[in-house]
Amino acid sequence: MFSNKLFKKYCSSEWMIIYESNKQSINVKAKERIFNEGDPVKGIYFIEEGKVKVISTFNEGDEKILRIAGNDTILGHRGLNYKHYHISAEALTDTHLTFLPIDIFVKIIKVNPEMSIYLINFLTEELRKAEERMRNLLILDPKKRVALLLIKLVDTFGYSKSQKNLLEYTLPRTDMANMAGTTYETIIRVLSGFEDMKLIELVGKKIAIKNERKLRALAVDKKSEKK
Amino acid sequence: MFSNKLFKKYCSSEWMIIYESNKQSINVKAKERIFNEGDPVKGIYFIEEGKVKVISTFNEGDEKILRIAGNDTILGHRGLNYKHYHISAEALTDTHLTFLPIDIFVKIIKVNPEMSIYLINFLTEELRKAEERMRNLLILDPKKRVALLLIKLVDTFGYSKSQKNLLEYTLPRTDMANMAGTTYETIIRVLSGFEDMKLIELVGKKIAIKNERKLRALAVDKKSEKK
DNA sequence: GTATATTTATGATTAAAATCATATTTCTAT
DNA sequence: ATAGAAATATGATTTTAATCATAAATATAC
Repeated sequence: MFSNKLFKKYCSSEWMIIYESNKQSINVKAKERIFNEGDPVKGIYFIEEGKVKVISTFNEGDEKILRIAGNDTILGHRGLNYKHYHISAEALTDTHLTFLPIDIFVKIIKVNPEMSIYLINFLTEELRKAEERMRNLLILDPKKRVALLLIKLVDTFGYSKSQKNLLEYTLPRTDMANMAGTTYETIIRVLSGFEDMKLIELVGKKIAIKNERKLRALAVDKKSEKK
Repeated sequence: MFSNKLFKKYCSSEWMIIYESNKQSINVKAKERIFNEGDPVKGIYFIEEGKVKVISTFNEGDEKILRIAGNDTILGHRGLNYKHYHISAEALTDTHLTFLPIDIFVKIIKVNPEMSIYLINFLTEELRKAEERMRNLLILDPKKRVALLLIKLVDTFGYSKSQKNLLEYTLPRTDMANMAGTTYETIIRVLSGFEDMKLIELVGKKIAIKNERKLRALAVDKKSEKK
């Protein structure tokens, strides 16, 4: 269990007790909301098992996926700065979370320097990833963004145990479009193009990766970057 | 002086002395590099006065501007996590910085919880801004991205003292294209379109904002967002 | 002060992806 | 099991911005 290990590692034992007595175990089913943009911040969430999409609503019903958070990551850390969440979090798979009230968490990081260093490192790494993605949106054309997204899905969800090369979890085409900053028609066309190139195979709605190496190479191909 | 105030506010007095005896004052001229991607991390920089562009190099000579950092912000905080900088920093204007060796800074945040909370808040806010920009790149078309960039230049640099409505600092068209994720030709066309719409006025290379309100409205216009 | 380089500007053409239209498949609820 | 809804797929058309070409204005170097 991630948060247990984390607090055990970076907190003094008396604070570990405080953590233990204040934490809550939360289970959400796939597609359930964990919290919504605008909700008052109650606390911080640790993803013990599962995948969560972090979304930003900008128009009634219209949402953009900012990132996918997986095992052993922190959710709702914006609550450290704000009274209300700026983003929503929705489970992609059945997810097990540990919840800790924000005031308890703030107290803990205030008196456990190692814990605050951990958090600083986590935030720094998130910032690096956000900037990397920003840079990719700036320089890559839709085809490459889709290739990169597929690679990201491999890295995040891995392959199915039952079927070799089949993505353990395939995002709906609309979500893929959302993340790649394009339309679902373009996603469909690019995917079928990749199938023609023998990079992937479309198995109904699911996607099997036939040539991960070539797909990766396509995504980061230096020679043909958007100007 | 930003870093002075910061350390005075959040550090105990004995650590304030350590800060005082380790800090270095650095002045760079416009267009000078502060550090380069790949350089070994030496320390953290506090911008006391000036504007700095943070860039990511991805191909020989080809760079993307990730953000513009202004007064009272921190630069090189990635050094907390990494041995080498992931980004480069270049002064846009003559800039005065305070430098602090990374090991000193790490020691300070480890024993001054208020300082680490400050840093956590700073990083959280940076993350929010990065995600906001990511979202804007995803949903806005080039015209709106340019409008938003102009607004950003107003907010970052303000107006000239000498000439009403004239941007204190105008980025070259190529830099604007870079930040808006488009080409310099498109920037030029969009700008001259904005001029026709009486939103701005082109004064040689410089830009005067004629109607900030309308420009702002155009950038965030909900009705016509990219799908 | 003049030549050269750089930046800004504009037009013509091309390429790419968005949009619109519609069909097919898959999922869901009853 | 079937109807209706949702998701996937594909073709035709339009729109948009990138690309290519060249000119004009500024800046810089000698």
